[in-house]
Amino acid sequence: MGRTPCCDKNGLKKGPWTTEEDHKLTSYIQLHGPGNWRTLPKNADQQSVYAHYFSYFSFIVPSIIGLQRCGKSCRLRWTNYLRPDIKRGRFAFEEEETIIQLHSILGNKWSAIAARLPGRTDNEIKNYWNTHIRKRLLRNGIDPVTHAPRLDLLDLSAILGNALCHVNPAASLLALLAASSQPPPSLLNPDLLRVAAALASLQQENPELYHQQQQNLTDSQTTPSQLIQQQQADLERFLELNNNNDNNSGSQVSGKDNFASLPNDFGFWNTIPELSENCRSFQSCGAGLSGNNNGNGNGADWYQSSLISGGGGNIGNADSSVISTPLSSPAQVTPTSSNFVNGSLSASTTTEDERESYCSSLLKFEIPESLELLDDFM
DNA sequence: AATTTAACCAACCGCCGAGCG
DNA sequence: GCGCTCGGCGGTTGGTTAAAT
Repeated sequence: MGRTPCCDKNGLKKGPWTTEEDHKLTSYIQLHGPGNWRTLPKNADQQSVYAHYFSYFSFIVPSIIGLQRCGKSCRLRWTNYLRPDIKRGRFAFEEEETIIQLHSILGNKWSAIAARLPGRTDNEIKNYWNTHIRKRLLRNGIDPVTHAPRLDLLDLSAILGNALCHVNPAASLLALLAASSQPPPSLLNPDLLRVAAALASLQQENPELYHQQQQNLTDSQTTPSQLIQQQQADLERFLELNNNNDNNSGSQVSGKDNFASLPNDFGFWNTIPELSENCRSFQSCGAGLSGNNNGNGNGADWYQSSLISGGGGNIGNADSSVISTPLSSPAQVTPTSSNFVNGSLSASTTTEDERESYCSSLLKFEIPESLELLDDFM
């Protein structure tokens, strides 16, 4: 047969540990080392017998009077609380940064994350994630599971709605996309890109339908999210139509592949240097748009950079080859906070609110500035 | 001052892979 | 090889404290 049961659960204490119990457990582990959790409570109890008979040795053998705890409970208490190398207290900004980065790669592998954060336990990190980081990400429109921006929730909606009502919608969308600066293909919302591409092509190839679109866009009753849905529906129609045309003309390029050639369809593409560079980066992203949208790998890095180090929103950053910005890259960070030290926020002085406002500002992609540029162009 | 609500976090629960007998 | 437990892990709960009403 197998091993004997770990412990008889009857009569074992549960709930919060007392300082006395902590002392017993710590003393035992200091003498015998951690491990063998199954026999630990029993041994600790045996130890208490010796301590009772040889009370004058109590300075060597602590006065353990029995630990009515399951071995599992002892292990948990030791690993999560009593271990001497545990670092208690508030998480530093760098630690938080590391957690987010690792979580974007490893997911909820708390032990794996903890292994890379000396002095922090998986339980502590998990709790901190659930009570602080996760909530903040949600508030900032980031999906804490995929680490992908939730476009439907961003301030982008308002900006988009406003822009679409007053200027060329296709150009607005493209400016919006360009303004987000080197997003990796895996993190871009392909639907949004397709909407932009379709609107632009529509303008050229089907002015009537395009006019109809504009009418929809200027309808003040339409919310931005409805707008996108509408446009997606129209887009599907358009792509279908386009597909048919392609088939009829014998073209190898399907409607859904049109994005790859998108930049060439825009006269204004190269008139603004900053935009043109970003648009080229979008062109290079085109091939990836049909791929997965899971937000892992480089995508996570890019998002990470946007959230923590300020990689996003810099329209002047035109190197399309650099999709993933290294974490804490000072060159990418907008040093708006007085606490900004060496490319990162000062760990000791950064408050929760400051962190949040800092992250929030980074997540807004600095759209207004980009639109100003666009307005100048218009 | 009393009550309610929210936030925090230690501890428990249940599952799974590895290993023992 | 099988059945069983251990140890580790992630998810969840519930008690405590702080803040809001």
